[in-house]
Amino acid sequence: MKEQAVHYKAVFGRIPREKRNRILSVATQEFAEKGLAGANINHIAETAGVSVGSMYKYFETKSDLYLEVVRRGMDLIVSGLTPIIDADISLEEKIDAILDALIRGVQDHPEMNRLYCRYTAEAEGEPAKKLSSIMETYTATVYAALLRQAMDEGHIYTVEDERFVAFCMDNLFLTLQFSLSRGYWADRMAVYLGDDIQERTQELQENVAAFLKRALGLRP
Amino acid sequence: MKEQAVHYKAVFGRIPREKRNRILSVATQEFAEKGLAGANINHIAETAGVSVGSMYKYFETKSDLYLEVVRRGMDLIVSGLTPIIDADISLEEKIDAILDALIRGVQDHPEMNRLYCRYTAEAEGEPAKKLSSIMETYTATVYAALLRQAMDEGHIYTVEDERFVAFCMDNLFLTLQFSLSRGYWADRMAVYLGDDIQERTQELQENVAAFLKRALGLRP
Amino acid sequence: MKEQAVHYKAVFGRIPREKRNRILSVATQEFAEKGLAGANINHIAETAGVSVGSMYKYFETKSDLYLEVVRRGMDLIVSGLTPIIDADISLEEKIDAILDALIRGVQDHPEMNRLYCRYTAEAEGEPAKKLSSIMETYTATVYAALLRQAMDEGHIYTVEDERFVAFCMDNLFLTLQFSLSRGYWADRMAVYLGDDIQERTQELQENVAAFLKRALGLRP
Amino acid sequence: MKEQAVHYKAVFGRIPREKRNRILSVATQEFAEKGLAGANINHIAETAGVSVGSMYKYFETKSDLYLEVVRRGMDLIVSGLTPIIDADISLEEKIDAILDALIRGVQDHPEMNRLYCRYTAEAEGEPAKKLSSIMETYTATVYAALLRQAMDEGHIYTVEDERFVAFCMDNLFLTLQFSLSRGYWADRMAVYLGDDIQERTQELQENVAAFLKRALGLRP
DNA sequence: TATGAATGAGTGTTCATTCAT
DNA sequence: GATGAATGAACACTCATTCAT
Repeated sequence: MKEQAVHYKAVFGRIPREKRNRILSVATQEFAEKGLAGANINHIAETAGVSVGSMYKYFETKSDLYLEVVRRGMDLIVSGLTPIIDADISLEEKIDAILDALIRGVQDHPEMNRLYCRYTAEAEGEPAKKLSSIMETYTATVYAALLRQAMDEGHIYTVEDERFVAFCMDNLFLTLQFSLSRGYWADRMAVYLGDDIQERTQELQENVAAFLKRALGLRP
Repeated sequence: MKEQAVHYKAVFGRIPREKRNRILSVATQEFAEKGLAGANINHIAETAGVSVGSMYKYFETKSDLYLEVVRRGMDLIVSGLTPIIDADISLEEKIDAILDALIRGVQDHPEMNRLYCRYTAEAEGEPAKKLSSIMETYTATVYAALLRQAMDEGHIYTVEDERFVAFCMDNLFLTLQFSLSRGYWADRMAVYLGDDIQERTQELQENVAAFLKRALGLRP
Repeated sequence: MKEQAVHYKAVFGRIPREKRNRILSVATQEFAEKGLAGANINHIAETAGVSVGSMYKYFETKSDLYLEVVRRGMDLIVSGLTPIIDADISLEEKIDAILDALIRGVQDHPEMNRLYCRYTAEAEGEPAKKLSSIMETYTATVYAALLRQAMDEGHIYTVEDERFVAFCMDNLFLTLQFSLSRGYWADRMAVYLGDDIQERTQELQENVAAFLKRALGLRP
Repeated sequence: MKEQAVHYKAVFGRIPREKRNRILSVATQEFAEKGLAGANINHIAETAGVSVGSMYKYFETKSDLYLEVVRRGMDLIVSGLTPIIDADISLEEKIDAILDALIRGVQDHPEMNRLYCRYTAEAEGEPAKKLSSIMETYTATVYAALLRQAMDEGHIYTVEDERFVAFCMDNLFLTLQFSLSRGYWADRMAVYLGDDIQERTQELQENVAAFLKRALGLRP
């Protein structure tokens, strides 16, 4: 993954880590709940116990704060993925590990997940587009490479262009991730799988894994 | 699908169809681009060539206009799906037809699609939640029924709970739909499949269909 | 009392009495509750079961409706007073009768009373000033005449200019009237005389009468 | 008089006294002239040379500004009354002093007086009721006490419940106060006492005092 | 004459951003 | 560097009034 430009001013990099995290955490919360347009920077400042003036010393605009916060979320996801991808285990094990990580990620950082979901819908037209594909460029590449290798080694039957397969696989990951938040995606999943599905993540994970493995043509 | 309550006042039902469509179309555009919080009802009114006062004679609040416009979009999607579901063709043919309809739908009503995408991210907390699952209740039911029948008739190998399979299948449909818009989802797809992917819908459709059919264990 | 110009258009005089009363009654209610600025003519029309268009056929402006409604209220009060003033009874009896009429008036037409109270505070600057002194010109004249006569006949000791006495007397009447409504005046009276004072009108009347009679120097 | 909660935000307490007074003065003017519903906060801000944004930093809502301004007026009246009530002079002298203070008060702060008048009519239903009886609780108590003492000491003949007497006395004060403003009350007084009555306050005061003292049974 | 849809100026309130201290 | 008061454009929503039918 190529290094991504940050969206804060130099000063922000110099303030105490604790304060920095407090600000970003509050902002994540607010943006996740209200979206870019609906969020209130004065409210974020107040909740984080920082003056508005300072906020504008740290970030050029509200959009920049938004971008920074989304970028952090993506970084977090990617950094959770990297060790799994690089591990010396089979594709099947990797898939299970990715699903594991994904579900745990949602449980550990629910607001980041909701923010990410927001972002995917808002990125259009908003000054946010810049961020697109930070993460995707990574996943697209490594997923495709994983699959290519598995094909070459004969672990999966699939014969088509591995990039399409990678795309579909990530689609399943992403929708699972979003469905584990609150809001529309969660409601929708509840319609499919029952109101208590959020408490049956084990079962959910197994079924998605089975579906995916069949689609990949993974030899059992 | 149970009949859904509308979100407009009686007067709106009595104005010329042409005017009604103009308003809804402009509103769809605005909401798709800016979201609920970012949209400007005065601007919608002006663009649609209607006075603000009239807008508020037609809709109680901005939210109601939003809801109505989303509801229309969902209706449209569902009504495109119904004949396919009910047709006397094989599951495999239905899947192809659904993908066909979905891709055509996006091309015919790009803004509705983008609005739907927005809505799935905003529905949380916003007064919009009410709408959730209009459509999903339909698709969840019929997809599961389709799969159940195909299993019973031995057309597909799959043995798990058909609701999980239906959920994954719809996830693939939904992500494909969103990816065919502009914005984040489109950019992301371009990272996976190349910048020209929007012009290679045929290839895209075939690959997704292949992935899905394998996942279902559809006998060729 | 000189004939007062009405504030409605000719048409209003020709519609059915029942409809006319309905409109005026609803308007009285609304103006009493919200004042001139706060009242909503569309709301009045709707509640009265009349179209807005018609309202503007009947009255030039909202102000005119307000004025008309206030004028009616004043007429009502004056017409309740006239027979008492003209009756062939002593001053003392007249005072008792006036207090009687006043209290009964408030009980029979509470909204009119509240409207009148509103009007006395709003009449300034508002286009309402025109009405001032319809009633006062009447009461000022007759009260002064009553007192003059009583003085001349030796029923009361008072020696000052009877007009000041009439003024003070009417002040007591007016404040009693307003205090028998809801709102500030009523709350204020409750502070003075207890929360249940509205149910002890007999006692209230007697005490005010006693106070007044002493002020007049009425021989017992 | 128990301490009354203020209706402004903390910031308002910190701005320069000059600015604070300017805002309150302009607001008093506007509310006195237009009432709560008719007043325009943007206009108040502009006239006071303050931004709208600031106004809303100082006061939560328009209603709060209104309440604060009324509260100030009441405070002012009460604080003018206190030294008179507490003075070591006879009841008769107190009455004269109160009338003096009242007339001077109206002349010094005409808008406050008009505002108070407005308030007594609007307090109903409006979110203003909370304020009712700040002042009345004070006057009701002290007037009654004054009269009680005068009765006990044999300075006045009156034998009824002193609270009714206090009520009637305050009614005379209040109506005199309102009549010395412009608007309906003033017009009404002019009808009783002549168009030049506002310039004959001496005469007015004497006559009202005489009326009142007779009503109290004050021994000359 | 009655209707009620249409208008659009106006108003309370919010909030991103600036800047003096 | 930090603060937080100040700004004013913007926006949701209202309502007196008009006018075509």
